[in-house]
Amino acid sequence: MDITTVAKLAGVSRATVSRYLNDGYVSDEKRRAIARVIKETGYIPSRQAKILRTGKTNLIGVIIPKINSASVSRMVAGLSSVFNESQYQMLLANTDNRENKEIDYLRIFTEKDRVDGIILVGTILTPEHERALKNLRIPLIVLGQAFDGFSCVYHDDYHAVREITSHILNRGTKPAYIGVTELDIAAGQSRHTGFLDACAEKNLEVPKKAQMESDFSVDAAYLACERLLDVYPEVDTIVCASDSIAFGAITCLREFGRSVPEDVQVTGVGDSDLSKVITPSLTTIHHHYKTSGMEAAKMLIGAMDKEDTIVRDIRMGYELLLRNSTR
Amino acid sequence: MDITTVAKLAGVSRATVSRYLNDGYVSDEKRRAIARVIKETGYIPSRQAKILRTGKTNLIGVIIPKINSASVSRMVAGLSSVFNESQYQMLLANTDNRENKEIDYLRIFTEKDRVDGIILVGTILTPEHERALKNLRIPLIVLGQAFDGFSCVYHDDYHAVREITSHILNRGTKPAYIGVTELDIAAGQSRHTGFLDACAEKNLEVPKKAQMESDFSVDAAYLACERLLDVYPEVDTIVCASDSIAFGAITCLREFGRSVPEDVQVTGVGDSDLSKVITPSLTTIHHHYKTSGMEAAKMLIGAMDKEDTIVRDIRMGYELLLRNSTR
DNA sequence: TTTAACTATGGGAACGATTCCATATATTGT
DNA sequence: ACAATATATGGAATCGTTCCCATAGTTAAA
Repeated sequence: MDITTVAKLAGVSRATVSRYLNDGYVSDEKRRAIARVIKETGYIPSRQAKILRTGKTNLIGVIIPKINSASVSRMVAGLSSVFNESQYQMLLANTDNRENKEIDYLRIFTEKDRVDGIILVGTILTPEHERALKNLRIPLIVLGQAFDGFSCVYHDDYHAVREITSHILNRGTKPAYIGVTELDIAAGQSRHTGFLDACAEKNLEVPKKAQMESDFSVDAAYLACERLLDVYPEVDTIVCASDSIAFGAITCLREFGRSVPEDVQVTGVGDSDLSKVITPSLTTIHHHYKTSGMEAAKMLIGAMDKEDTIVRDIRMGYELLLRNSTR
Repeated sequence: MDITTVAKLAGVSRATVSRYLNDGYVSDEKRRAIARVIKETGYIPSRQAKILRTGKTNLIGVIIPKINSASVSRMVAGLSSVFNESQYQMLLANTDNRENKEIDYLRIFTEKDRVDGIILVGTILTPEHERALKNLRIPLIVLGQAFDGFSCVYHDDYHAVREITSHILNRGTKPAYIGVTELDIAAGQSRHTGFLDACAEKNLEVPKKAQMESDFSVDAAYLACERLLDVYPEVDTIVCASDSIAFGAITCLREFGRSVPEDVQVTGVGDSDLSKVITPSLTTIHHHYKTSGMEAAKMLIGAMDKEDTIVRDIRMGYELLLRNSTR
């Protein structure tokens, strides 16, 4: 069943059927005839032929660092809810935290109109990324990171961690920090700076040795905390760059006989499902991951529809959740 | 840059360039000429034109019930790792637990060669599903559920829960169960039956009131546990159909002054990241979610390549993880 | 009444590949 | 030396749309 056959059966030209399917001038009479034939034959237009002709794929490339992560999967859920309401489908590419893979996928997605737009859930953005993004001829939104010169939706990590730190410093004088690489601007640098600025505000000097670098795994965080206790045993407050890091820290503290929050306060970031379930429940930041995914999707659709190239920049608010891991 | 231009520049016909790109007879001389032109011009063949002509999209439709779930996102990670190694891209469709959406997506994916194959991560499979699947003209693998008559990769939920139950009944005589709807064969029915059969084996009668139905949310599980304590206060062992349910139960037990595992033992299923972090760490089942995703992807690729329609059925093993929530 | 604008329709050229068929030469077996 | 086979190449049809252009009738504005 193709458009030519439908046209013949309805006694019109191919062009008229095409106009009927899209939005051109078609008289009521022909309109009815075509509708009947389509109904009877069960004709469905070939998407591929349409794509070849129009160059619009209705596909969105989504590049993510890791699918099985609470924050990323929530963002994807947000993207999915918006794109599926429109007529877009998502092409998912998982880089498994290999940044060079991001560039590869960028290329794959861009090559010869494979996708109409791209969402890049960023972690570490290098100059090489910047170059690749600059050359892009299709709309792109960076999600989860601020990236100058590009449209992006991100979370206010700096103020979030600054606020949570300020709050717990009412009850602590020996703060420490366990974070991730500073190459990750959002989760690494902004959160770290937020922590340091809050400490500075209270005139607290934080020694270098009290600032640990880990990654997002519970196990690495455990080890980082172990090192911390070794070099800075007087610590009474640990600000962590993520919930998973906080979980590792809490486990470690417990095994070293420090009680939380009596001896040491701990905070996380992310409000993961389990942050309220563990003992003690975790004081943390709720980031609106799903909502930011939805915002990013809407922005991208806007950019694709209107071909508008104005750079926009959405910084999402957050909520401070005070629970039992802090005093 | 299209194939015709390349052909002209290389002094050959379009057909020869096509043969060069694919796998036909091309002399070394022309081969070199074409290679040079392609390098100089940066020519990239249009995927869409190829798809239109060949009918192969190199796209896989992946239908999932919920992306931000530990088990699902791990399965997707497995799928992604295999498909990305081959030349396939994944089209992700999230149904948000609305089963009728699954049928919709099945239709969307199938219509006019949109995808070459489908992975359906199943929860509840109705007769309507069966009908829709029977009419499919492209390969499909069901992941996470056994489904008679179709190729599938699933986890041995029955034996897993039966074994974990048998084990903890060495130290408990008043078992209870918190599960999910029986319409979900894998997570609902199989796990429940595994539990009941293990109890029967030890000649333990489990009253109806000691078998609660919840869903996968921590909050619903909390409430189910609350009801359980109300109607069956003598309970000393709770087998839960998932880790998240177990987390809800543990939280509830703690708030009602029952200590785990001394007063009540609790088990989960899933080995989620946090099962070893909470207090007490959770006795649970490790299912090879990521591996099953990889297996399903390989099966699908096999079915697509060889057009082989033999139904296969992979049941994955599991590991019993004894931790501190049981005695 | 002329001009312009809108409505309606069909013909045919794209879009950019693959692939069948015909043809020609080179190689091998007998 | 001849048939059979493998290698190499180009011409042209095909996949199924969209959309530009030409044509024409109808209505509205001047």
